[in-house]
Amino acid sequence: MSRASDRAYDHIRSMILSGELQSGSQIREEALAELCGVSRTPVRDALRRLETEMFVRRNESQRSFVADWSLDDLEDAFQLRAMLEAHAAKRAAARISRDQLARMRFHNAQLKQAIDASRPDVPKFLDNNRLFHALILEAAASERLASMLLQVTEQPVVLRTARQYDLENLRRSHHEHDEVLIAFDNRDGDWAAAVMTAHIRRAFHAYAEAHSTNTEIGKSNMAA
Amino acid sequence: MSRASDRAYDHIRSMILSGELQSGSQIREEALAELCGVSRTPVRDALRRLETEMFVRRNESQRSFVADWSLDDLEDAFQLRAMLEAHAAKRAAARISRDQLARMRFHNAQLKQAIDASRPDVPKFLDNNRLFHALILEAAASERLASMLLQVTEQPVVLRTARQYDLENLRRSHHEHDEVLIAFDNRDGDWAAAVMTAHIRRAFHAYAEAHSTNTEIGKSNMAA
DNA sequence: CGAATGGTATTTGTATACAATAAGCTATCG
DNA sequence: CGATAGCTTATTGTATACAAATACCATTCG
Repeated sequence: MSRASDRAYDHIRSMILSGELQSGSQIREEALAELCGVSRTPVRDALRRLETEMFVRRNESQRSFVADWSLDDLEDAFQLRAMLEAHAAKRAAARISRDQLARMRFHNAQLKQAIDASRPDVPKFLDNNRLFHALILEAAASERLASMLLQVTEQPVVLRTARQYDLENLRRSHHEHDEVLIAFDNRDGDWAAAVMTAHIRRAFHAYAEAHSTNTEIGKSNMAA
Repeated sequence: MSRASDRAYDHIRSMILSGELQSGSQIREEALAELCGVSRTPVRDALRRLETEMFVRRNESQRSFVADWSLDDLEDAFQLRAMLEAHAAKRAAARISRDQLARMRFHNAQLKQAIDASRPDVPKFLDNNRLFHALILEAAASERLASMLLQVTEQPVVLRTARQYDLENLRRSHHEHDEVLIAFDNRDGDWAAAVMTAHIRRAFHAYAEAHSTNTEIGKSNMAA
């Protein structure tokens, strides 16, 4: 992470997420290089990565622009995510080890603690939520699937909506995780997949509903 | 395509597919640069692309290696492909235009001609097969889905098996395409998805069966 | 004899200069 | 007045030199 291209990547990515670089605006390699304090070479590297992750888009003559994301994009990303996470859950049900299951239980318990505290500890929730889902992916044992899922969870549209939560949604997430665990205990891949689909789709609709009364992006509920 | 980095990409990719660069072997940027007749800069560019496409893998200290693919990888890729193509078919059923449908029919007819000829015209079959599937993807109208599908169809494991065919499998493909078209006519997304899943999985098993009696990769049946 | 250490060679990462290409602008012609 | 050809500027692409990191090997020390 000390390599210049990684710093450039992180810097540009966070500038996009924060809105410092406006959606749709052109970005020039040299300007970014100055902003990041590196030369164009690592910036080009970073831009290529951000392009495959759909943070950046290039026109036919190779100019780069900050991608702009619509609500359709969000639904699209969530639909794919639901499908992929369900698939992961199904595969995981057939492959997961005792140890992995134990670790999943641990993270779901931690996540419950974060909610049950007098004031919900959202960062703690998010962290354990992330680890819970990561363990499913690990148990699913498909590198390709993992890289695809990364593509739809690390989308700007998703990340920018994953900031605020209401308690009700956090609790539901916890219970849905519990149900996934029971499905795993029973090695019931179809059950696990169905719960996971519902889990992701609920998260999407929680967002969409909040969004319909609040057009500002990034102020919505979305925990999966 | 006249840019040096594109030439490097094509060159390296074809060297990997042809086996000229052996699976698992390390590849050095400078050596590739000489082979491609360009400098290291565009080679690095090409390697990054090939890495995201899983043609090339890098170890923890950034050395690059030609990826090696197992039968498990093949099944994995096909499983994901079946899921994604089914999803595409379902979306397409709800969105496809008259014109797109007409073009799909045309390509399926051409594909039939290629089989019915006294000697099957495999390249013609493949071309129209590709265009048929591309139209579904176009009608599905999801850029993300398209890029993911590319990731599993452009895999070395898949490409190296997509060379030889038997007539029986070609005919089945044609009929399955016909059924997809009928499902589209009826705007029945679930039907279209089911047919597509079967279509891809049949292709996989045709390969797997052939492979079990012929361990040499690249000499098998697989048309989807 | 095995492990740790240091030096050397190999390989990748970065900066920079220059080349190629595309965009924008101005002047000219229909 | 509108379109377009040609020039100018802006931007990306490539080559190359050098810096940094890593691997490889030999040697020494426990």
